[in-house]
Amino acid sequence: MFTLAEENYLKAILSISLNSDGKVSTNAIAGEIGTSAASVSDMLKKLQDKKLVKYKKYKGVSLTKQGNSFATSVIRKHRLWETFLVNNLNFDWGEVHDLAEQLEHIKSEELVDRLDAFLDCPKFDPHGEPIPTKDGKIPTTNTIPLNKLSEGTNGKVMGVTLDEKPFLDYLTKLNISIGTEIKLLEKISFDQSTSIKIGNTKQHISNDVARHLLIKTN
Amino acid sequence: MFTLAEENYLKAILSISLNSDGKVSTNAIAGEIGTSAASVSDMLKKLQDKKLVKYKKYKGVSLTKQGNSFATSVIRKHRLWETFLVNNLNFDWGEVHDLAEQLEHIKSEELVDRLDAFLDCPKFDPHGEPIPTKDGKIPTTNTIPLNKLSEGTNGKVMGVTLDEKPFLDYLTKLNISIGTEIKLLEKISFDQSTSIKIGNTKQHISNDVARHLLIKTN
DNA sequence: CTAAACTTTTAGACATGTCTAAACTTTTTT
DNA sequence: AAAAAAGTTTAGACATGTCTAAAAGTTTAG
Repeated sequence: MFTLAEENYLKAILSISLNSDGKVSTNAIAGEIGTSAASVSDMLKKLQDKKLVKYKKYKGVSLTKQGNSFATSVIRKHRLWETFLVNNLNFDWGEVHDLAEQLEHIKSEELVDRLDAFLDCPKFDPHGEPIPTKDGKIPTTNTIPLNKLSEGTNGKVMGVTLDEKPFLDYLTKLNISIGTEIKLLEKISFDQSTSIKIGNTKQHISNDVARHLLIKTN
Repeated sequence: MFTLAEENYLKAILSISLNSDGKVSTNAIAGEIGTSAASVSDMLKKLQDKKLVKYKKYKGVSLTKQGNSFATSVIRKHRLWETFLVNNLNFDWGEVHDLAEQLEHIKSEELVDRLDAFLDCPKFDPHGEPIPTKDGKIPTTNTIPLNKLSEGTNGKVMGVTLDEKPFLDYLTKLNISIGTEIKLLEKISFDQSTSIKIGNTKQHISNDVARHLLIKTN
Protein backbone atom coordinates (compact mmCIF):
# COMPACT_ATOMS: atom_id res chain seq x y z
CA MET A 1 0.00 0.00 0.00
CA PHE A 2 1.31 3.46 -0.83
CA THR A 3 1.28 6.70 1.11
CA LEU A 4 -0.61 9.72 -0.12
CA ALA A 5 2.64 11.43 -1.07
CA GLU A 6 3.84 8.42 -3.04
CA GLU A 7 0.57 8.24 -4.93
CA ASN A 8 0.84 11.89 -5.86
CA TYR A 9 4.40 11.51 -7.08
CA LEU A 10 3.52 8.52 -9.25
CA LYS A 11 0.54 10.33 -10.71
CA ALA A 12 2.64 13.42 -11.42
CA ILE A 13 5.32 11.37 -13.16
CA LEU A 14 2.72 9.67 -15.34
CA SER A 15 1.04 12.98 -16.20
CA ILE A 16 4.30 14.51 -17.28
CA SER A 17 5.44 11.51 -19.28
CA LEU A 18 2.13 11.43 -21.18
CA ASN A 19 2.78 14.97 -22.41
CA SER A 20 6.42 14.49 -23.32
CA ASP A 21 8.76 11.63 -23.96
CA GLY A 22 11.85 10.21 -22.42
CA LYS A 23 12.83 10.57 -18.81
CA VAL A 24 10.99 12.93 -16.50
CA SER A 25 13.11 15.58 -14.81
CA THR A 26 13.24 16.38 -11.12
CA ASN A 27 12.28 19.98 -11.77
CA ALA A 28 9.26 19.03 -13.84
CA ILE A 29 7.96 16.93 -10.99
CA ALA A 30 8.65 19.69 -8.49
CA GLY A 31 6.66 22.06 -10.68
CA GLU A 32 3.76 19.66 -11.09
CA ILE A 33 3.49 18.85 -7.41
CA GLY A 34 4.37 22.30 -6.11
CA THR A 35 7.32 21.30 -4.00
CA SER A 36 11.09 21.78 -4.11
CA ALA A 37 13.49 19.86 -6.30
CA ALA A 38 15.21 18.70 -3.12
CA SER A 39 12.07 17.02 -1.86
CA VAL A 40 11.60 15.35 -5.22
CA SER A 41 15.13 13.94 -5.11
CA ASP A 42 14.46 12.46 -1.70
CA MET A 43 11.21 10.88 -2.79
CA LEU A 44 12.60 9.46 -6.02
CA LYS A 45 15.10 7.48 -3.98
CA LYS A 46 12.29 6.01 -1.93
CA LEU A 47 10.21 5.16 -4.98
CA GLN A 48 13.27 3.56 -6.52
CA ASP A 49 13.72 1.40 -3.43
CA LYS A 50 10.12 0.28 -3.79
CA LYS A 51 10.67 -0.60 -7.46
CA LEU A 52 8.09 1.91 -8.62
CA VAL A 53 10.45 4.02 -10.72
CA LYS A 54 13.75 3.74 -12.53
CA TYR A 55 15.98 6.54 -11.42
CA LYS A 56 19.55 7.55 -12.25
CA LYS A 57 20.96 10.56 -10.44
CA TYR A 58 20.89 13.67 -12.63
CA LYS A 59 19.37 11.62 -15.45
CA GLY A 60 15.68 11.77 -14.72
CA VAL A 61 13.16 9.13 -13.87
CA SER A 62 10.64 6.80 -15.50
CA LEU A 63 7.93 4.54 -14.14
CA THR A 64 8.40 0.80 -13.87
CA LYS A 65 5.59 -1.44 -15.04
CA GLN A 66 4.29 -1.62 -11.50
CA GLY A 67 4.57 2.14 -11.00
CA ASN A 68 2.80 2.82 -14.27
CA SER A 69 0.03 0.45 -13.44
CA PHE A 70 -0.60 2.05 -10.10
CA ALA A 71 -0.43 5.61 -11.43
CA THR A 72 -2.93 4.66 -14.12
CA SER A 73 -5.30 3.35 -11.49
CA VAL A 74 -5.11 6.66 -9.63
CA ILE A 75 -6.06 8.48 -12.83
CA ARG A 76 -8.90 6.03 -13.31
CA LYS A 77 -10.21 6.80 -9.86
CA HIS A 78 -9.82 10.55 -10.36
CA ARG A 79 -11.82 10.55 -13.58
CA LEU A 80 -14.54 8.24 -12.30
CA TRP A 81 -15.07 10.48 -9.27
CA GLU A 82 -15.16 13.57 -11.48
CA THR A 83 -17.82 11.88 -13.55
CA PHE A 84 -19.85 11.09 -10.45
CA LEU A 85 -19.54 14.64 -9.13
CA VAL A 86 -20.70 16.21 -12.38
CA ASN A 87 -23.31 13.65 -13.44
CA ASN A 88 -24.87 12.85 -10.09
CA LEU A 89 -24.08 15.67 -7.71
CA ASN A 90 -24.50 18.41 -10.34
CA PHE A 91 -21.14 20.03 -9.86
CA ASP A 92 -19.83 22.25 -12.61
CA TRP A 93 -16.89 20.83 -14.63
CA GLY A 94 -14.58 23.47 -13.21
CA GLU A 95 -15.35 22.62 -9.60
CA VAL A 96 -14.51 18.95 -9.44
CA HIS A 97 -10.76 18.73 -9.78
CA ASP A 98 -9.78 19.45 -6.18
CA LEU A 99 -12.47 17.15 -4.84
CA ALA A 100 -11.40 14.34 -7.13
CA GLU A 101 -7.81 14.87 -5.96
CA GLN A 102 -9.01 13.87 -2.52
CA LEU A 103 -11.35 11.09 -3.56
CA GLU A 104 -8.79 9.40 -5.81
CA HIS A 105 -6.85 8.35 -2.72
CA ILE A 106 -9.65 6.32 -1.15
CA LYS A 107 -8.31 2.80 -0.84
CA SER A 108 -10.68 0.14 -2.14
CA GLU A 109 -10.69 -1.80 -5.39
CA GLU A 110 -14.27 -2.79 -4.76
CA LEU A 111 -15.40 0.82 -4.39
CA VAL A 112 -13.92 1.84 -7.73
CA ASP A 113 -15.45 -1.12 -9.49
CA ARG A 114 -18.87 -0.40 -8.07
CA LEU A 115 -18.61 3.28 -8.81
CA ASP A 116 -17.68 2.40 -12.38
CA ALA A 117 -20.73 0.15 -12.66
CA PHE A 118 -22.98 2.76 -11.04
CA LEU A 119 -21.86 5.28 -13.67
CA ASP A 120 -22.38 2.73 -16.49
CA CYS A 121 -18.69 2.30 -17.23
CA PRO A 122 -18.08 5.71 -18.80
CA LYS A 123 -15.23 5.91 -21.32
CA PHE A 124 -14.63 9.65 -20.89
CA ASP A 125 -14.87 12.02 -17.96
CA PRO A 126 -16.67 15.41 -17.95
CA HIS A 127 -13.61 17.02 -19.56
CA GLY A 128 -13.54 14.48 -22.35
CA GLU A 129 -10.46 12.81 -20.93
CA PRO A 130 -10.31 9.03 -21.32
CA ILE A 131 -10.96 6.89 -18.26
CA PRO A 132 -8.52 3.96 -18.03
CA THR A 133 -10.25 0.60 -17.71
CA LYS A 134 -9.77 -1.70 -14.73
CA ASP A 135 -6.95 -3.47 -16.56
CA GLY A 136 -5.18 -0.21 -17.37
CA LYS A 137 -6.17 0.30 -20.99
CA ILE A 138 -6.76 3.90 -21.98
CA PRO A 139 -9.51 4.53 -24.57
CA THR A 140 -8.11 6.31 -27.61
CA THR A 141 -9.66 8.96 -29.80
CA ASN A 142 -8.82 10.36 -33.19
CA THR A 143 -8.70 13.93 -31.96
CA ILE A 144 -6.17 16.68 -32.61
CA PRO A 145 -5.31 19.73 -30.50
CA LEU A 146 -6.88 22.81 -32.06
CA ASN A 147 -3.46 24.46 -32.58
CA LYS A 148 -2.41 21.64 -34.94
CA LEU A 149 -5.40 22.06 -37.25
CA SER A 150 -5.08 23.93 -40.53
CA GLU A 151 -7.07 27.02 -41.46
CA GLY A 152 -10.59 26.43 -42.64
CA THR A 153 -11.07 23.12 -40.84
CA ASN A 154 -14.38 22.32 -39.14
CA GLY A 155 -14.61 20.14 -36.09
CA LYS A 156 -16.18 19.38 -32.76
CA VAL A 157 -14.67 19.83 -29.29
CA MET A 158 -14.22 16.35 -27.83
CA GLY A 159 -12.21 17.19 -24.75
CA VAL A 160 -9.86 19.48 -22.91
CA THR A 161 -6.42 18.54 -21.64
CA LEU A 162 -6.21 20.95 -18.73
CA ASP A 163 -8.30 20.55 -15.60
CA GLU A 164 -8.04 23.96 -13.96
CA LYS A 165 -10.90 26.19 -12.94
CA PRO A 166 -9.70 29.46 -14.54
CA PHE A 167 -9.27 27.72 -17.88
CA LEU A 168 -12.61 25.93 -17.71
CA ASP A 169 -14.42 29.06 -16.59
CA TYR A 170 -12.93 30.92 -19.53
CA LEU A 171 -14.14 28.22 -21.92
CA THR A 172 -17.62 28.47 -20.44
CA LYS A 173 -17.49 32.22 -20.99
CA LEU A 174 -16.52 31.60 -24.63
CA ASN A 175 -19.50 29.22 -24.91
CA ILE A 176 -17.21 26.27 -25.45
CA SER A 177 -18.04 22.92 -23.92
CA ILE A 178 -17.80 19.25 -24.93
CA GLY A 179 -19.60 18.85 -28.25
CA THR A 180 -19.31 22.46 -29.40
CA GLU A 181 -18.83 22.86 -33.18
CA ILE A 182 -15.82 24.98 -34.08
CA LYS A 183 -14.26 26.26 -37.29
CA LEU A 184 -10.65 27.37 -37.41
CA LEU A 185 -10.65 30.61 -39.37
CA GLU A 186 -7.12 32.00 -39.16
CA LYS A 187 -3.79 31.29 -37.55
CA ILE A 188 -1.54 34.22 -36.65
CA SER A 189 2.05 33.12 -37.06
CA PHE A 190 3.41 35.90 -34.86
CA ASP A 191 2.04 34.45 -31.61
CA GLN A 192 0.32 31.24 -32.79
CA SER A 193 -3.02 32.68 -31.71
CA THR A 194 -6.07 31.67 -33.72
CA SER A 195 -9.43 33.01 -34.82
CA ILE A 196 -12.26 30.55 -34.54
CA LYS A 197 -15.97 30.48 -35.18
CA ILE A 198 -18.28 29.16 -32.47
CA GLY A 199 -21.86 29.03 -33.70
CA ASN A 200 -22.19 32.39 -35.41
CA THR A 201 -19.68 34.32 -33.37
CA LYS A 202 -16.04 34.83 -34.12
CA GLN A 203 -13.52 34.63 -31.29
CA HIS A 204 -9.80 35.09 -31.01
CA ILE A 205 -7.93 32.75 -28.66
CA SER A 206 -4.30 32.31 -27.65
CA ASN A 207 -2.19 29.29 -28.42
CA ASP A 208 -2.29 28.36 -24.74
CA VAL A 209 -6.02 27.88 -25.02
CA ALA A 210 -5.98 26.24 -28.45
CA ARG A 211 -3.47 23.57 -27.55
CA HIS A 212 -5.67 22.33 -24.72
CA LEU A 213 -8.74 21.83 -26.90
CA LEU A 214 -9.08 18.40 -28.54
CA ILE A 215 -10.93 18.51 -31.83
CA LYS A 216 -12.45 15.79 -33.96
CA THR A 217 -12.57 17.02 -37.53
CA ASN A 218 -15.74 16.59 -39.55
CA MET B 1 -8.68 22.95 9.03
CA PHE B 2 -7.83 19.83 11.01
CA THR B 3 -5.46 16.97 10.34
CA LEU B 4 -6.70 13.45 9.83
CA ALA B 5 -5.42 12.43 13.25
CA GLU B 6 -7.17 15.34 14.95
CA GLU B 7 -10.44 14.48 13.23
CA ASN B 8 -10.20 10.90 14.42
CA TYR B 9 -9.49 11.93 17.99
CA LEU B 10 -12.46 14.30 18.07
CA LYS B 11 -14.74 11.66 16.62
CA ALA B 12 -13.52 9.06 19.12
CA ILE B 13 -14.09 11.42 22.04
CA LEU B 14 -17.63 12.14 20.86
CA SER B 15 -18.40 8.45 20.33
CA ILE B 16 -17.24 7.58 23.81
CA SER B 17 -19.05 10.44 25.49
CA LEU B 18 -22.33 9.48 23.77
CA ASN B 19 -22.16 6.05 25.40
CA SER B 20 -21.18 7.23 28.87
CA ASP B 21 -21.21 10.43 30.81
CA GLY B 22 -18.71 12.73 32.38
CA LYS B 23 -15.13 13.12 31.25
CA VAL B 24 -13.57 10.76 28.74
CA SER B 25 -10.44 8.96 29.89
CA THR B 26 -7.14 8.73 28.08
CA ASN B 27 -7.26 4.95 28.06
CA ALA B 28 -10.76 4.86 26.60
CA ILE B 29 -9.57 6.99 23.71
CA ALA B 30 -6.47 4.87 23.24
CA GLY B 31 -8.71 1.79 23.07
CA GLU B 32 -11.12 3.38 20.61
CA ILE B 33 -8.40 4.62 18.27
CA GLY B 34 -6.05 1.70 18.70
CA THR B 35 -3.04 3.64 19.87
CA SER B 36 -1.08 4.04 23.11
CA ALA B 37 -2.15 6.14 26.08
CA ALA B 38 1.06 8.13 25.65
CA SER B 39 0.09 9.17 22.15
CA VAL B 40 -3.32 10.20 23.39
CA SER B 41 -1.81 12.40 26.08
CA ASP B 42 0.31 14.15 23.49
CA MET B 43 -2.62 14.74 21.21
CA LEU B 44 -4.93 15.98 23.94
CA LYS B 45 -2.47 18.76 24.67
CA LYS B 46 -2.58 19.82 21.02
CA LEU B 47 -6.36 19.70 20.87
CA GLN B 48 -6.46 21.75 24.07
CA ASP B 49 -4.22 24.38 22.48
CA LYS B 50 -6.61 24.56 19.56
CA LYS B 51 -9.58 25.00 21.90
CA LEU B 52 -11.24 21.82 20.72
CA VAL B 53 -11.25 20.04 24.09
CA LYS B 54 -11.13 20.82 27.78
CA TYR B 55 -8.40 18.80 29.38
CA LYS B 56 -7.02 18.54 32.90
CA LYS B 57 -4.09 16.22 33.46
CA TYR B 58 -5.15 12.88 34.94
CA LYS B 59 -8.75 14.09 34.99
CA GLY B 60 -10.01 13.21 31.55
CA VAL B 61 -11.23 15.31 28.67
CA SER B 62 -14.42 16.73 27.19
CA LEU B 63 -15.23 18.45 23.91
CA THR B 64 -15.68 22.21 23.70
CA LYS B 65 -18.64 23.54 21.74
CA GLN B 66 -16.40 23.93 18.72
CA GLY B 67 -14.93 20.44 19.13
CA ASN B 68 -18.37 18.91 19.52
CA SER B 69 -19.67 20.67 16.46
CA PHE B 70 -16.82 19.45 14.33
CA ALA B 71 -16.98 15.87 15.62
CA THR B 72 -20.69 15.82 14.89
CA SER B 73 -20.03 16.90 11.33
CA VAL B 74 -17.60 14.02 10.90
CA ILE B 75 -20.29 11.60 12.06
CA ARG B 76 -22.72 13.24 9.65
CA LYS B 77 -20.33 12.64 6.79
CA HIS B 78 -19.66 9.07 7.86
CA ARG B 79 -23.33 8.17 7.92
CA LEU B 80 -24.19 9.91 4.69
CA TRP B 81 -21.41 8.06 2.90
CA GLU B 82 -22.57 4.75 4.40
CA THR B 83 -26.03 5.49 3.09
CA PHE B 84 -24.65 6.18 -0.37
CA LEU B 85 -22.56 3.02 -0.37
CA VAL B 86 -25.49 0.80 0.61
CA ASN B 87 -28.29 2.51 -1.30
CA ASN B 88 -26.48 3.36 -4.51
CA LEU B 89 -23.43 1.14 -4.78
CA ASN B 90 -25.17 -1.94 -3.35
CA PHE B 91 -22.71 -2.66 -0.62
CA ASP B 92 -23.82 -4.85 2.25
CA TRP B 93 -24.33 -3.04 5.57
CA GLY B 94 -21.36 -4.87 7.08
CA GLU B 95 -18.95 -3.75 4.38
CA VAL B 96 -19.26 0.01 4.52
CA HIS B 97 -17.71 1.05 7.81
CA ASP B 98 -14.06 1.07 6.76
CA LEU B 99 -14.84 2.83 3.52
CA ALA B 100 -16.87 5.49 5.28
CA GLU B 101 -13.96 5.97 7.69
CA GLN B 102 -11.94 7.11 4.71
CA LEU B 103 -14.65 9.10 2.96
CA GLU B 104 -15.62 11.03 6.09
CA HIS B 105 -12.33 12.92 5.89
CA ILE B 106 -12.92 14.42 2.46
CA LYS B 107 -12.83 18.16 2.95
CA SER B 108 -15.74 20.00 1.33
CA GLU B 109 -18.89 21.42 2.84
CA GLU B 110 -20.39 21.61 -0.60
CA LEU B 111 -19.82 17.93 -1.29
CA VAL B 112 -21.60 16.84 1.89
CA ASP B 113 -24.54 19.11 1.19
CA ARG B 114 -24.90 17.80 -2.33
CA LEU B 115 -24.52 14.21 -1.25
CA ASP B 116 -27.23 14.81 1.35
CA ALA B 117 -29.54 16.23 -1.32
CA PHE B 118 -28.70 13.40 -3.73
CA LEU B 119 -29.73 10.88 -1.05
CA ASP B 120 -32.95 12.84 -0.30
CA CYS B 121 -31.78 14.03 3.11
CA PRO B 122 -31.99 10.68 4.91
CA LYS B 123 -32.59 10.81 8.68
CA PHE B 124 -31.05 7.40 9.41
CA ASP B 125 -28.16 5.45 7.93
CA PRO B 126 -28.27 1.77 6.87
CA HIS B 127 -27.68 0.72 10.47
CA GLY B 128 -30.58 2.80 11.71
CA GLU B 129 -28.24 5.32 13.31
CA PRO B 130 -29.37 8.94 13.18
CA ILE B 131 -27.67 11.27 10.71
CA PRO B 132 -26.94 14.68 12.24
CA THR B 133 -28.35 17.55 10.20
CA LYS B 134 -26.18 20.30 8.70
CA ASP B 135 -26.70 22.39 11.81
CA GLY B 136 -25.71 19.56 14.15
CA LYS B 137 -29.10 18.36 15.34
CA ILE B 138 -29.38 14.62 15.83
CA PRO B 139 -32.76 13.01 15.01
CA THR B 140 -34.16 11.20 18.05
CA THR B 141 -36.15 7.99 18.25
CA ASN B 142 -38.21 6.35 20.94
CA THR B 143 -36.28 3.12 20.83
CA ILE B 144 -34.90 0.94 23.63
CA PRO B 145 -31.98 -1.51 23.57
CA LEU B 146 -33.34 -5.06 23.47
CA ASN B 147 -31.69 -5.95 26.79
CA LYS B 148 -33.78 -3.33 28.61
CA LEU B 149 -37.10 -4.75 27.40
CA SER B 150 -39.24 -6.93 29.66
CA GLU B 151 -40.27 -10.50 28.85
CA GLY B 152 -43.15 -10.90 26.47
CA THR B 153 -42.67 -7.55 24.73
CA ASN B 154 -43.10 -7.29 20.95
CA GLY B 155 -41.19 -4.79 18.86
CA LYS B 156 -39.39 -3.97 15.69
CA VAL B 157 -35.64 -3.58 15.13
CA MET B 158 -35.02 0.08 14.31
CA GLY B 159 -31.25 0.18 14.44
CA VAL B 160 -27.99 -1.25 15.69
CA THR B 161 -25.43 0.63 17.77
CA LEU B 162 -22.33 -1.25 16.67
CA ASP B 163 -20.88 -0.91 13.20
CA GLU B 164 -18.57 -3.91 12.95
CA LYS B 165 -18.62 -6.58 10.29
CA PRO B 166 -18.57 -9.69 12.56
CA PHE B 167 -21.55 -8.37 14.49
CA LEU B 168 -23.52 -7.39 11.40
CA ASP B 169 -22.73 -10.66 9.65
CA TYR B 170 -24.00 -12.52 12.71
CA LEU B 171 -27.24 -10.53 12.65
CA THR B 172 -27.69 -11.36 8.99
CA LYS B 173 -27.18 -15.02 9.83
CA LEU B 174 -29.88 -14.71 12.51
CA ASN B 175 -32.17 -13.14 9.90
CA ILE B 176 -32.18 -9.84 11.74
CA SER B 177 -32.13 -6.58 9.82
CA ILE B 178 -33.70 -3.14 10.12
CA GLY B 179 -37.47 -3.61 10.33
CA THR B 180 -37.42 -7.19 11.65
CA GLU B 181 -40.23 -7.98 14.11
CA ILE B 182 -38.97 -9.47 17.35
CA LYS B 183 -40.56 -10.82 20.53
CA LEU B 184 -38.59 -11.07 23.75
CA LEU B 185 -39.44 -14.47 25.17
CA GLU B 186 -37.18 -14.99 28.16
CA LYS B 187 -34.32 -13.32 30.01
CA ILE B 188 -31.77 -15.52 31.75
CA SER B 189 -30.58 -13.70 34.85
CA PHE B 190 -27.40 -15.77 35.12
CA ASP B 191 -25.72 -14.22 32.07
CA GLN B 192 -28.31 -11.67 30.88
CA SER B 193 -28.75 -13.67 27.69
CA THR B 194 -32.19 -13.66 26.09
CA SER B 195 -34.48 -15.87 24.05
CA ILE B 196 -36.22 -14.09 21.23
CA LYS B 197 -38.66 -14.97 18.46
CA ILE B 198 -37.85 -13.86 14.92
CA GLY B 199 -40.70 -14.72 12.58
CA ASN B 200 -41.51 -18.28 13.63
CA THR B 201 -38.08 -19.28 14.87
CA LYS B 202 -36.77 -19.05 18.38
CA GLN B 203 -33.18 -17.88 18.93
CA HIS B 204 -30.96 -17.42 21.93
CA ILE B 205 -28.65 -14.41 21.96
CA SER B 206 -26.10 -13.02 24.39
CA ASN B 207 -26.42 -9.74 26.22
CA ASP B 208 -23.61 -8.35 24.05
CA VAL B 209 -25.83 -8.76 21.01
CA ALA B 210 -29.06 -7.66 22.70
CA ARG B 211 -27.69 -4.38 23.99
CA HIS B 212 -26.72 -3.29 20.49
CA LEU B 213 -30.21 -3.80 19.04
CA LEU B 214 -32.54 -0.81 19.22
CA ILE B 215 -36.19 -1.78 19.45
CA LYS B 216 -39.38 0.18 19.00
CA THR B 217 -42.12 -1.52 20.96
CA ASN B 218 -45.50 -2.12 19.34
C1' DC C 1 36.87 24.24 -24.25
C1' DT C 2 36.07 26.86 -20.53
C1' DA C 3 32.85 29.87 -17.97
C1' DA C 4 28.33 30.93 -16.86
C1' DA C 5 23.78 29.31 -16.23
C1' DC C 6 20.91 25.91 -14.99
C1' DT C 7 19.59 21.59 -12.78
C1' DT C 8 19.96 18.28 -9.31
C1' DT C 9 21.62 16.33 -5.08
C1' DT C 10 23.26 16.41 -0.31
C1' DA C 11 23.27 18.09 4.38
C1' DG C 12 20.98 19.55 8.16
C1' DA C 13 16.77 21.11 10.15
C1' DC C 14 11.83 20.96 11.37
C1' DA C 15 6.73 19.46 12.15
C1' DT C 16 3.59 15.69 12.85
C1' DG C 17 2.25 11.72 14.92
C1' DT C 18 3.73 7.62 16.57
C1' DC C 19 6.25 4.38 19.96
C1' DT C 20 8.51 2.30 24.52
C1' DA C 21 10.20 2.81 29.00
C1' DA C 22 10.18 5.16 33.08
C1' DA C 23 8.07 8.28 36.31
C1' DC C 24 4.26 10.09 38.38
C1' DT C 25 -1.01 10.29 40.01
C1' DT C 26 -5.06 8.25 41.37
C1' DT C 27 -7.79 4.46 42.88
C1' DT C 28 -8.45 0.17 45.08
C1' DT C 29 -7.39 -3.30 48.36
C1' DT C 30 -6.27 -5.01 52.66
C1' DA D 1 -3.65 4.62 55.78
C1' DA D 2 -0.17 2.22 53.57
C1' DA D 3 0.79 -0.81 49.79
C1' DA D 4 -0.43 -2.52 45.46
C1' DA D 5 -2.65 -1.94 41.17
C1' DA D 6 -4.28 0.75 37.61
C1' DG D 7 -4.20 4.73 34.85
C1' DT D 8 -1.70 8.72 32.92
C1' DT D 9 2.09 11.63 31.67
C1' DT D 10 6.89 12.71 30.45
C1' DA D 11 11.19 11.83 28.11
C1' DG D 12 13.52 10.41 24.39
C1' DA D 13 13.43 8.13 20.06
C1' DC D 14 11.92 7.24 15.30
C1' DA D 15 9.60 7.52 10.47
C1' DT D 16 7.66 10.45 6.99
C1' DG D 17 7.75 14.20 4.22
C1' DT D 18 8.84 18.71 3.96
C1' DC D 19 12.14 22.92 3.75
C1' DT D 20 16.56 26.08 2.83
C1' DA D 21 21.27 26.61 1.81
C1' DA D 22 25.19 24.90 -0.15
C1' DA D 23 27.65 21.68 -3.06
C1' DA D 24 28.05 19.12 -7.19
C1' DG D 25 26.89 17.78 -11.88
C1' DT D 26 25.29 18.97 -16.66
C1' DT D 27 24.37 22.09 -20.51
C1' DT D 28 24.96 25.96 -23.24
C1' DA D 29 27.23 30.04 -25.15
C1' DG D 30 30.95 32.46 -26.62
